[in-house]
Amino acid sequence: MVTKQFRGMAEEADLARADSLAREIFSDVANKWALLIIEFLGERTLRFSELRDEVEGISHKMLTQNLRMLERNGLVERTVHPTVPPRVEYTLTEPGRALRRTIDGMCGWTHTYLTHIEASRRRFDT
Amino acid sequence: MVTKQFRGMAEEADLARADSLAREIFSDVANKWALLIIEFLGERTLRFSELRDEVEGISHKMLTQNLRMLERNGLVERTVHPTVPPRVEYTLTEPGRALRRTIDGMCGWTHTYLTHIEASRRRFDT
DNA sequence: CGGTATCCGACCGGATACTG
DNA sequence: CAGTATCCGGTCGGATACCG
Repeated sequence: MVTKQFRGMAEEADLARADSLAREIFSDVANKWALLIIEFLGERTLRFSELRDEVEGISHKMLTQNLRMLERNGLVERTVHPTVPPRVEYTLTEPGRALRRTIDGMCGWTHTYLTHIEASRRRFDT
Repeated sequence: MVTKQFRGMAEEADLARADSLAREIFSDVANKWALLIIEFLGERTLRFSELRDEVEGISHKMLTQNLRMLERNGLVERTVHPTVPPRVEYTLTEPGRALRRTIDGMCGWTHTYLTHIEASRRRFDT
């Protein structure tokens, strides 16, 4: 690669690392359940069970798994109230809210093109 | 449900159908490969093999599967040139380009918070 | 070159049961 | 109530082979 001569190998290695990291983050986030959780969480603070009721169809397991992943990436904050029974609340962090704005766009897109897509499907399924 | 009295059952059924359709579309689109394909396709027209080189890591099978799905939903247009060897090109439709704008947002988000997320991960993994 | 079909291992994801 | 662990069927997804 020609650019290597001008860029230096250390810098190039950094760019490669950043790229693979970006792909990794993208793969974490770009899945149905994660996006739905972030969307429904919104500006609110919800308990585990409330969140499960909101994101209908999600199982206990998938909810915990995705919440851990989102917490690890710093998109949601998890606060445990040491009471009996335990009370655990989830809120979007600033990065989480920033991501949510783009997900809002996707949801808006879905509704805008709803009938358009439905028609396209019918045409295709013949 | 109280609202049923004021709304009429037909209209309510319509809303329920629209909602489940929206979720279905969202589930189609909100997956790693579909989003990456749309993002890399961009404003260009690419052949099958070019697209596979762009979206690195995707297999032959996943690419065809997702392209069919996107075509069915009317997000990409597929044009076959009847030559030997065959030449098949893919372009985003208007709805596809509209969706891409929101995906651009997600990609931008990823790069903006890259180091932030990396740090959060290190904190969590201890 | 682009698409379909088949095989098969891997992991996703639901159900259930058990802890603090 | 929230979380973890285990089980296990179903689907995902890669590899390969073959057709137009």
